[in-house]
Amino acid sequence: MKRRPTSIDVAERAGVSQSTVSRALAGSEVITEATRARVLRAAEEIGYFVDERAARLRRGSTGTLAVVVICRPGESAADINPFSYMLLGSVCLAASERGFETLVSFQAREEQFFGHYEERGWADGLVVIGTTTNRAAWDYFRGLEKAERRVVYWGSPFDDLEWVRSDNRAAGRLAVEHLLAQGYRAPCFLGAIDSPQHQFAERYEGYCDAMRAAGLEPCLVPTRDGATREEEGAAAVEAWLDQGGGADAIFAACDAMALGALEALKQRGVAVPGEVGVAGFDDLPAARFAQPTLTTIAPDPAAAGSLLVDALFNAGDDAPLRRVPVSLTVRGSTAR
Amino acid sequence: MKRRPTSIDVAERAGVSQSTVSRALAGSEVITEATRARVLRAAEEIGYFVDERAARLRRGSTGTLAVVVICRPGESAADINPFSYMLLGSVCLAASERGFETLVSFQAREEQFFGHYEERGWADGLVVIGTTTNRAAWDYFRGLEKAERRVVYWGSPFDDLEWVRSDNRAAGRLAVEHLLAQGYRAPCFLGAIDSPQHQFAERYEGYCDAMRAAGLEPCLVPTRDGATREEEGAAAVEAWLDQGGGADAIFAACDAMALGALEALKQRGVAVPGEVGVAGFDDLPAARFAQPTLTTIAPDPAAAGSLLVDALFNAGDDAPLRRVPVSLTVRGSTAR
DNA sequence: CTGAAAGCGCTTACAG
DNA sequence: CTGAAAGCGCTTACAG
Repeated sequence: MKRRPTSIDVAERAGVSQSTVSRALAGSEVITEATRARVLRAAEEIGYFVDERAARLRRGSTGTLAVVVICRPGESAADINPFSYMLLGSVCLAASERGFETLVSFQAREEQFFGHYEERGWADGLVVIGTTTNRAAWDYFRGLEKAERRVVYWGSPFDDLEWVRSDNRAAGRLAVEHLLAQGYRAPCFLGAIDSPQHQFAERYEGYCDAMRAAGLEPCLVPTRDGATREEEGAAAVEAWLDQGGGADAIFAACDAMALGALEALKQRGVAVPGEVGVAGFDDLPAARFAQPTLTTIAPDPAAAGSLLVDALFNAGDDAPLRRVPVSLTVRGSTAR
Repeated sequence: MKRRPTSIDVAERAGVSQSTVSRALAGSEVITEATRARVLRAAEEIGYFVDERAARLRRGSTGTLAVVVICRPGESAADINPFSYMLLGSVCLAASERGFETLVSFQAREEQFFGHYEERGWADGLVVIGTTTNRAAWDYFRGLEKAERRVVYWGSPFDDLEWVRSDNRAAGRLAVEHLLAQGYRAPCFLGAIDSPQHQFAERYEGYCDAMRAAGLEPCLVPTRDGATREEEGAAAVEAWLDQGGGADAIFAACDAMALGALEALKQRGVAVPGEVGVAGFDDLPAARFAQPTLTTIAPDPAAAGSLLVDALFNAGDDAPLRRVPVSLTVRGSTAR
């Protein structure tokens, strides 16, 4: 047989109807085990596989999940954020565990933006992994009418989109509790709380909660827009030192800022972790290699994938979990 | 209109036949511009998108490329090799540039192995990104009859499978030329040349070529199987030092071995890059953070994706390019 | 428990 | 340049 075998070929060989082949292969309860065995054998013998194009057309659903990773224009595969890759892997793994295939797309430029996977019969739902920095992408995806579309976002700056996020408040609390346990007396928060990156503000809130719970006054070292997060962190720390400092520990809104802070402190001859402790958020690969190595808090990537996929398909449930648990990794920058 | 609009709905609204809608939307040359404009407008107005399930069923092809990333059993998203992720991104980007969607799957355990994407009508071809270490996966994929299947492999230990690889010989030559240019006089090769990781032997051959071209005698410091590549590298360097050393530079078959070598040299008080220069292959993230930072050679990830996709669809062409160009990154470990 | 028949929504020869 | 008709290969009511 030269052409691709069809279910009719299997039916003939097994001596049953096409309907029976379909039911047997789909695992229908109604089929006799003897019949099923005959069908499976015939299918195996002629190398038959169900053609999913036809099956999906008839069935209506696709068994596929689309995943869009938003990048910055001009970024090559090597430039893409390692955390985005991890999240992608995590979503694919979670989808696979639930029996879904994953259609993956990296989107950077305006002309590439595309979210109509359901309309095209490509997928039953969409997970968007974003970085706040590509504003045009967020505008595009926000513009997709939500009605009749299953979609969930990671990293959305918009609260009105269906999102899954790190438990940022817990992160803020964890940081403070750790710093106090290490003997620091006055941890400050380094970051911008009015940033479109709303999650920074959430971390700040958690920080404030824990400070007040410990009877301490929150203290904000504000950053301002810079070319990179590192520079923002470094500049803010320098300004803070110029004003006389005052805190003995820093919880930075993200690792990149924390790394910048580390750099600035080193420049100014402030000992870390001796005089000042530093903690960040993200667990970037660079955190492991900084000098001193950087204490940090990060979401569990495996949990992130599961929550994203579950949020997509349990949207009807009351209170689907949307906060990814975070955990603390203690390293040199707070080890005194 | 509550139900999903079809091409018949568009036809009615534009006052043309279903055939014309199909042709207009597919960009057929034969359609009048005026007609096409009417059709496009009607489609836009009712929010119509071509149902790809039906289109593909009728057309026969899928416009999709399957990508399988082989992992190790038990690996979570966070454990997967960053280079595999980069390669995945690179393949997706290259596929997208050529108008293909990408169906991505991470496969680790024996029960999960699956390569019948074409038979299922899921894809027109398959790219497998492997790591030599998952032998069971290679056995599975090697077992898929090659006939009638479009498939190309990265990292295959088997030469009889359709592969794309780094230009390993060029890497060996580059390493030697760089080391000699830095004033080293006797570079040796650190690695196992009979490893199932055939690419190590290729790097050794390139090394030998360049050594002989410079009138020097190749010198192999052999590694033996260890728990990790780092340990293999460290153990081999220690054994070599015990025997009196003799070389003044090391080109290691991979960065992990080079990092182990760096560690062993530090233990023994041998100065790098002063007394001995060290270069590796891969450009692992850790190479940037080693002490001293590690000079290394690596394939261009963007090129890798392009070559993989092209190898898939130009299999008929004579001499498709299958060697990914490599480049040298000079860092501290050879900077003297 | 199994079969005959309809139909999912397209694309593409075949006519004109 | 456009239309009427067939058919891609399944799944699923509907009968029996």
